[in-house]
Amino acid sequence: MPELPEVQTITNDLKFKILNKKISKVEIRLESIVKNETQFFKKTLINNSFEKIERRGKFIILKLKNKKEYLVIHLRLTGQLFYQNKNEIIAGGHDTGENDFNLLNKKAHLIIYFEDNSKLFYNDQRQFGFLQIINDQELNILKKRLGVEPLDEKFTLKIFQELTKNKKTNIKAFLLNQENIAGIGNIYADETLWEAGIRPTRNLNSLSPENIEKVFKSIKKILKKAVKFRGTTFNNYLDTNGDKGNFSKMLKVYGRDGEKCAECGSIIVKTTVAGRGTRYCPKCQPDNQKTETNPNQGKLI
DNA sequence: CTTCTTGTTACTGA
DNA sequence: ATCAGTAACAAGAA
Repeated sequence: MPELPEVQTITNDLKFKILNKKISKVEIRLESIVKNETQFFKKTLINNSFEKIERRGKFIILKLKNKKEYLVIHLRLTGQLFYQNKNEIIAGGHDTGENDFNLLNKKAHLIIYFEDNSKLFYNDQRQFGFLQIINDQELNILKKRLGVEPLDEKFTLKIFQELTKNKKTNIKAFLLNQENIAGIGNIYADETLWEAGIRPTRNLNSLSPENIEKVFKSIKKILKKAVKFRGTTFNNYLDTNGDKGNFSKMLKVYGRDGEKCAECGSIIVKTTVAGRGTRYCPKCQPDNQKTETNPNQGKLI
């Protein structure tokens, strides 16, 4: 599941791979993943180039040079972007033993060709992701609907305290809501709350100021670390080179239900919170506010 | 075969 | 206004 660290990794890589390269051709094989009318989409891109690439929440925003328009990409659950420079072999699909490029070419739902013969492939197993050309106004609406950027310096403890004040939802649902903080998904919500020693079911109004501060610090710490390790590959995620994210090895609870907690050896539990599969350590993430029983408290790994 | 999974939105009911 | 819960979307894995 591409979340902030994965989308950031892709964005960073695209910056030095496709920036300012002239687009020569756009091939759409699955029309449903393009939100615009096909001809408009192609016409806007061809002979144009991307002059700025940024991430906002889980969106990749590519600013077009010739017009005041933007290509926005959301990968949702299983969207993948692969870049191929001329005829180089892409890493993904090692295990198949097949020619990786042929495989990619076969599976791609959309291909952007650049004038220097490099290509950008979009592939989406579940087909929930999308690409869309939008204008300035629509971009502003999109950005306004998203909450604060968690790795931005402007996201301070004070802002977090205000955000969480007077809210009655549980902490996990709060973290997943993109209108509060943009970019956290199921993996990093669970990992953040383990790091903070807070059970995902805890209601915001039951958290002490110390709890709030711990969650705040954990958000920054986990996301920064995950970006550094180029994201998490759990099922499907691969970067633009076709390589896996290395944060997978650092996961403490996500996908580790039934295994031992790295901190205390208790068995990691899986439940449903906010309609999502949720893993936590029953001992390190206690059910109540007695944080002094939490071995993680005050400690950052 | 059915059920589950996942991000996001839309909708319902409290 | 707020919040919880659920259906919908698609397709593969269990």
